[in-house]
Amino acid sequence: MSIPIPGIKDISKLKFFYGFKYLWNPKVHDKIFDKLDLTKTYTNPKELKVLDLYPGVGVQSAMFYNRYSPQQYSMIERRSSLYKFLQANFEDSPLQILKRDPYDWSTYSNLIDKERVFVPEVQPSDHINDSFLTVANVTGEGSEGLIMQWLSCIGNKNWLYRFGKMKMLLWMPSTTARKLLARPSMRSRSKCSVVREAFTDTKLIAISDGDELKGFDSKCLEEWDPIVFSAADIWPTKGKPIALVEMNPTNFDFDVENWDYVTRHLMILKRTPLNIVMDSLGHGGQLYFNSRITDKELLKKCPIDLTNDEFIYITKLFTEWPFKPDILMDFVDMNQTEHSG
Amino acid sequence: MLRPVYRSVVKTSVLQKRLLSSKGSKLYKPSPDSTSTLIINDDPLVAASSSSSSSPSGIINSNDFPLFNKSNKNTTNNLSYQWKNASNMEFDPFNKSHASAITSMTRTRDVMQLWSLLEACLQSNLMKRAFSILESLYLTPEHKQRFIEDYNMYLDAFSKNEPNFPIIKMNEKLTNDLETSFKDINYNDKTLAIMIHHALNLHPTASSMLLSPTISAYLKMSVNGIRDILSNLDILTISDLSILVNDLKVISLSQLPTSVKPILESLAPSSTLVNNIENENGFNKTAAEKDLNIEKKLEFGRDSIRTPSLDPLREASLDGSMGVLPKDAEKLVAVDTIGMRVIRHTLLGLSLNAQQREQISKFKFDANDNVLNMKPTENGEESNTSINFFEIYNSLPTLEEKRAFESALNVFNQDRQKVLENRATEAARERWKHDFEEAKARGDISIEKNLNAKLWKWYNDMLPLIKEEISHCKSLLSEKSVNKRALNKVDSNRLGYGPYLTLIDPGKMCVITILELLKLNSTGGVIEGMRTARAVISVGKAIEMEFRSEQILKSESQTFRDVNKKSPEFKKLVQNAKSVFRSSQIEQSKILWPQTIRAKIGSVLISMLIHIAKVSVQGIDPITKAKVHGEAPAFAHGYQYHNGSKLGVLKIHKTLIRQLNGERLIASVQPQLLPMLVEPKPWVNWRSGGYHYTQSTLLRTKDSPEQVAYLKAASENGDIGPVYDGLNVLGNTPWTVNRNVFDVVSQVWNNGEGFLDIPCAQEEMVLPPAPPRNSDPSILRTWKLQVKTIANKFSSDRSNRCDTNYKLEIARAFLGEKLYFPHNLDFRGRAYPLSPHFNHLGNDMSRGLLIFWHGKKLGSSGLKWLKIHLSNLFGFDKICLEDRIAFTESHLKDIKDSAEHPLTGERWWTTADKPWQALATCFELNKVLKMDNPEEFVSHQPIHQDGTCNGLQHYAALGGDVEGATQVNLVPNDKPQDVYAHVAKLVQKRLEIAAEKGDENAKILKDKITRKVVKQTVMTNVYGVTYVGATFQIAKQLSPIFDDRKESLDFSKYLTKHVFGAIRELFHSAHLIQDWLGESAKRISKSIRLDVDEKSFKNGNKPDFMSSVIWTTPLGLPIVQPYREESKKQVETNLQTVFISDPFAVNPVNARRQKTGLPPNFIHSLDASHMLLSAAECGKRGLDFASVHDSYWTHASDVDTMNVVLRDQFIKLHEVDLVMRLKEEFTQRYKSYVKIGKLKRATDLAQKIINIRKDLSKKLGRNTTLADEIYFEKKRQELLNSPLLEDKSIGEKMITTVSLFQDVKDLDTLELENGGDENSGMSVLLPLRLPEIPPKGNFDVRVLKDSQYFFS
DNA sequence: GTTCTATTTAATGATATAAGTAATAGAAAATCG
DNA sequence: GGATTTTCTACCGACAATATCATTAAATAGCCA
Repeated sequence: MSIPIPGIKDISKLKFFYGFKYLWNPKVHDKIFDKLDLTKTYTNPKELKVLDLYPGVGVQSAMFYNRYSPQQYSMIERRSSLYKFLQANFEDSPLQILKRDPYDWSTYSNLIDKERVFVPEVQPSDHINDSFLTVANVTGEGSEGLIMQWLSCIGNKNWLYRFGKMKMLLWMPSTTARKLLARPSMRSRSKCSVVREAFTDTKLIAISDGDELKGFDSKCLEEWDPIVFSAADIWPTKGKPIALVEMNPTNFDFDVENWDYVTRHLMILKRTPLNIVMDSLGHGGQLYFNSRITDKELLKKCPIDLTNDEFIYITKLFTEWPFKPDILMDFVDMNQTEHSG
Repeated sequence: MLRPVYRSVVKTSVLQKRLLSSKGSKLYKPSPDSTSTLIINDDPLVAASSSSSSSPSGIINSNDFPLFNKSNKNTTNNLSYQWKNASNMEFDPFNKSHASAITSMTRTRDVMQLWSLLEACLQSNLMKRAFSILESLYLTPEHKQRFIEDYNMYLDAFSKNEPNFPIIKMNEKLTNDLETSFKDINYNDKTLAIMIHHALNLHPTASSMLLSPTISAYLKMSVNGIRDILSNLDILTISDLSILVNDLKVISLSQLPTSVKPILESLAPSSTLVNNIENENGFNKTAAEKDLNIEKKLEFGRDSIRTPSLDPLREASLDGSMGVLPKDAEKLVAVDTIGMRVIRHTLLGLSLNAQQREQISKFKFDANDNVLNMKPTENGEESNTSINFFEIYNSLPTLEEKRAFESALNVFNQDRQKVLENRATEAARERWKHDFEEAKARGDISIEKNLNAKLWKWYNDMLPLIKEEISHCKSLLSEKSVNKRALNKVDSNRLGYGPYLTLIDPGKMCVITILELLKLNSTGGVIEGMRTARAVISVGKAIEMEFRSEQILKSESQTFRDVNKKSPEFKKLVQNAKSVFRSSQIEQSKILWPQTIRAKIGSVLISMLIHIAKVSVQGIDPITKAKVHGEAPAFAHGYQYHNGSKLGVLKIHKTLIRQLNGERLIASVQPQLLPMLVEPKPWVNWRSGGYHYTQSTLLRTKDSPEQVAYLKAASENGDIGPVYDGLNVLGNTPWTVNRNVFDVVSQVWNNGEGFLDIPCAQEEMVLPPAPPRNSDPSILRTWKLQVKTIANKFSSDRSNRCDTNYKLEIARAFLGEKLYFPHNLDFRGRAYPLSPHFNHLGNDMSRGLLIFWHGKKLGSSGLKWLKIHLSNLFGFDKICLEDRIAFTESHLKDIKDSAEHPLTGERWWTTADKPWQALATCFELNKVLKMDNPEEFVSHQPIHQDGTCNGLQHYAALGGDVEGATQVNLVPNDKPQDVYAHVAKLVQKRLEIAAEKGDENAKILKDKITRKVVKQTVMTNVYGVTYVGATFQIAKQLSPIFDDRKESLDFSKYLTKHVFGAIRELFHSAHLIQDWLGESAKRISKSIRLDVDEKSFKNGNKPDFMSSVIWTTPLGLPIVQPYREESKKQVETNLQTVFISDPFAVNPVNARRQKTGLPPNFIHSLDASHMLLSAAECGKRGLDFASVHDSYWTHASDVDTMNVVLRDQFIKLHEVDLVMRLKEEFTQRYKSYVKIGKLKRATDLAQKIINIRKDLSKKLGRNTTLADEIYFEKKRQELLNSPLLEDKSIGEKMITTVSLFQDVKDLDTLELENGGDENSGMSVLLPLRLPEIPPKGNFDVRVLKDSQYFFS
């Protein structure tokens, strides 16, 4: 028996979406699932456990379940109006609804370690975890930070990534997708695209139609061949376009802390060639790196043109720098409170 | 009033010019009658007003100045206003009210920038460019009135540039310029002065025969009389005047300006010197050197020949213009100057002991050599180089001797002050050089170790870079045709900042840059460095400041350069004339460098410094683990993120930081802003007062031209005399450093340990170990936060220590000196010392280090107050006076111990609330108590009298609130009331009641309410603290009681409600007034001025509100709340772009801040008035007076007098219903303003409006907007104000949606307050009305007269 | 020599940046349809 | 016109985001009559 899928009529009655947007059109969802071809990874869906963060109205959740019937499908949703909606629609379904806050780290430690409500299997990092999948919708304009934090969790191998290379299907604003997916020399290339490149293998799966599409490189679009759906397939209709990406963690081996410092600082002046920009890494950086980097072509490049491998190379030189600055003290403290009676 | 005889310049000018331009000798023989026919009497005001563009929106409305009537001496007693008309129709950049004139605002900015550029170009002799700037200025229509001043600037520079340009040619040029290039511009007396000066200073070979008639001709052309020409002392030098009087005899002594008359009188004709040699040789010298030469001449006569110097410093300088003390000067100063010999003579004539005698006879009374004790003391040479003037002064037995001593000291200090303000950079440079040479003798390692030696190296490396840059700029600027397209980016930038960069001696710029950067270490929240934005602007400002004082010095020495007489009396005359001169110079200067230029200059210099400043560093090679030595830049430019925003930072290398921590930082204190050695220049004008060579403004305006406009108008109207009086009393209080306390602090400091609020010296910070990378994100986060907290603590400790270091070093420099704090005001009128770091507003330590210079015998009541003071410092200030005395008397042993063994004893003083001040008091008390007759003890300790919650005192007086007044000691009582304790009691009562009703929270909290818990909230309540804010305050107090933070916060929330309730209950009428002020501010800031440019109404029905809240204090000071939306822009500099605000942008008001700001600001403006009134009165009564806002200080013996004054002035202030007066002022000022409100639809009036709108809609073919209605109402007003009768009558017939309200009386019944039915209200423009004043209570402020605890 | 247009440059505005919403959370003002 | 979202959060002294890209306005060159 399949779970009934909420229709747009019911969905449109909902008022509060907290800035998040959801694809409601089941037809597009079908196309997406076809494209994702998840059974290739999850050869035995019966053993699959799915964590659905911010499921919203649950259209995707229900359709997922109907398609694959995983062992466990848990939805984490705390926002009251949406939680009520989920309850009303899926109370008696096999979908598990948990009223927790996906933003809060403790949600996961409680669920996994304390209450053991959702316990994924730890798998080695030579392959994508084939019994654990996370689906999330972080389409809120103000919630981009959460995505970035999750990304850095891949680098730290903590949070859900302690269970191995877990695949994540992630809805996000199209602009965020554009930034994340940008490749060297592209306009949107920024630190977070380097992070994406360093830790994951990410593909654009689907994206709503609109101006934002123009920001993507045409070659890349050709490569990913995403499903382009109409902006009308999203609810609420107002707001900016959204996109779905598939994120697969990759293996990496470098000094993350120093790499973080190096990329962060270099990407500030991303159009300044390396032979000049290195001074912003610390006292006398230019002199040091100009003597260490033997490849004169590399020195002519700008940070925006660098691949992650090149960043790793620079990081290596950075760690070998005898006078390298203290990377821990890389912050400012805004005026703390003083003055009293 | 007698009006000076004006001549209509419009009609005479052409004829005069023709006369002047006539060729040949005719010019020099003007027939007397031909000139006299040129004088046509005409009313100049007519011409002026008709030629001015008289846009009403561009000038402050006459309604804007409701000021107090000065005719009645008791200003506060008079409720009638005198609406002064600031009918200043001239264009003036500051004379703009924000509410209007968006376009002229941008023009203002343009003019300001052109001015600063013009000045810069003239200084750099870029005459061509200057001329083209003049042409641009000429095109600004509003500027015409003042244009001649700019032209004069140009002409003066031209004259200096071409000293041998024949006068005929000069005259031709003038005629040509004014007739063709700048039509309609007429010369003024200054122009004539320039011509006369030029004529007088032409090479003597020029036909001096013709000199006299030429000059006579110019004199006769005077616009406002010969006197006016002669008053231009910045043009005409003393020797010029001397020639005019004595040689040419074209003028008489009586026509001279009063300040210089005595000088010329005493200059016998024979001794007059005209120094033409100086004229020929000295043109490209900087002011400093010129001045130096003057100084030397003043002191040794003109025979002293400057020996050519081989000093490397001089060699290094650009075109030999380094303003440094020549080496041979040292030899010279060893010889006494006559003036100084007299001082020494005077001093030695006093009753001195042998040691003092020896000190004085050894002491070099030379200002250059003995500015301040800034040299290290380790060498033990102190006794030779400095004198403890304070000790000598104190040891003098008689008043006469003291006076004589002070007078001699003053003459010496006048010179030192001048050096202090002008030669500080040279002094620093000298010190570096000295240290470098010493270190060099010891070897290379010690150069690296010695900071100053290193700085000297940087200086020498940087200098050529700057010079190169300057010469780049110069060649670029002097290029004939500037092909903008062909320029690269660097060069086009140079074009912008170049003119400014060439103004100042490169060496000075080096020193300033280095010092500024060192000073800014660890500021702006940066761990080891500073914010780039701040750095570039600071350097830019410092450069500008240097330039300004150089300018003043330069023109001063120019004018007085030939004055050469040696008697001390004469010297005093000159000093006096000079100070008058300076005052007027500062007053005249209106030019400021644009912020963008400052930033650019700063960045250029800083990037050079970054480039050359190196430190040697050592690190560990991560691979080989070997120690590596190397060299790294001392400064590095980079970025850091804060909440996702980039922040440009300038990092300082750790090695240098460590070195700085152990260093005496006196050198980097901005020397222009140290305390003064002589009385500050009195405030006579809104921009003249305080330091002698550094310009400061009366009001600390927040880059708001609006504030300046009102201040300026008030100042020019002569309305704020009482403010000046009060401020001058504050500035004239002489202080000295408390040596006893200083010794203790110094000992503690050198120890390096933490003591009281001095944090200990820390080398490295200790961080907790990092958790493994794959720990839960929450764990990683808490660790990060820990690190941040520790780092913050570390850096705040360090900057704290650094700040203490500054204070201490300044104190050390001023040991034994007589010092003054020049003051100015914040925008509400509260007074602050101009000198940062070390002043009596500082922390406990700063205050403890300061005592009055003058001593006064304790007399009959002094001892009592000294004892009370100690008790107050220990926090026992809310018990009756007898108990406080008893407290002190019960600790006599402790006092003795504290005074005699401050660190080795029991350290009782450290337990005080304000330990350092307590220690200071202990020292005095200890001495007093040893005396047989304590009344004879001469006390220097300032005794404080603090208001009990001063803000609430004013509120209570305003509201006539008997209960409140009682609580804050306005009502006589035998025991002081403790507001905080009382509130606590009330809260306690409330809680008990609640607890009885079964309230759980109340049960837990009810016994935990102390005075301390509520104190901060009661205090901040005056400032309008919100519920949330108060909750945090209380939570902070409760946190020790509860373990759980969450719990503590919950309780706090609950408690806050009760505390607020209690305060409201207790100070009910105060709150009503607070609310009234808030509501009024809200309405005003949401109102629309009709004559506003429609552009600000572009959003249809949502206008930008432009009116800020403005009022006048009882002293006549206009106060403008500067809260507006800020608009900042990115400005490109060498290092990065910086984000700075454009002061001339016209921004809408920030209604919220206007609203929350008015209640506290109004109250502060009152307490400031009270303070200034009291200060003036105390000054009159011969008291030494100081204040920290609501804490008033004087000698122990004078406390009783002061208290009487305080009460009298408070009564005087509040005898008038100030709230009523404020409302009247508001009503008057915002008379024709409208607001957007809602009108009941079902009324006749509403129907009429609908009809008008319908008609209008038809005409326009679209829906009407409120903007349209404003437009028509504006039209109507314009017509009504038109001088043409027909216009007026059209206006009278016109009906607009606004005019309909004119006759409506019962608006209240028609207007819908917030809410109402949806369809019953419609948006209309309503006249602005203010809420009703809450009723005043029965408290009569006059009972205060007998309240001894009012201030205690 | 002028006027008009094409092209380049300067000026201005918009957007992204990092990555626990700084320590906190509930009211008041502003916005939007 | 009313609900939702954003913006605060006690006053003053006090002190500050920036790099890059897109778009628009202005200026210059060129062109031709």
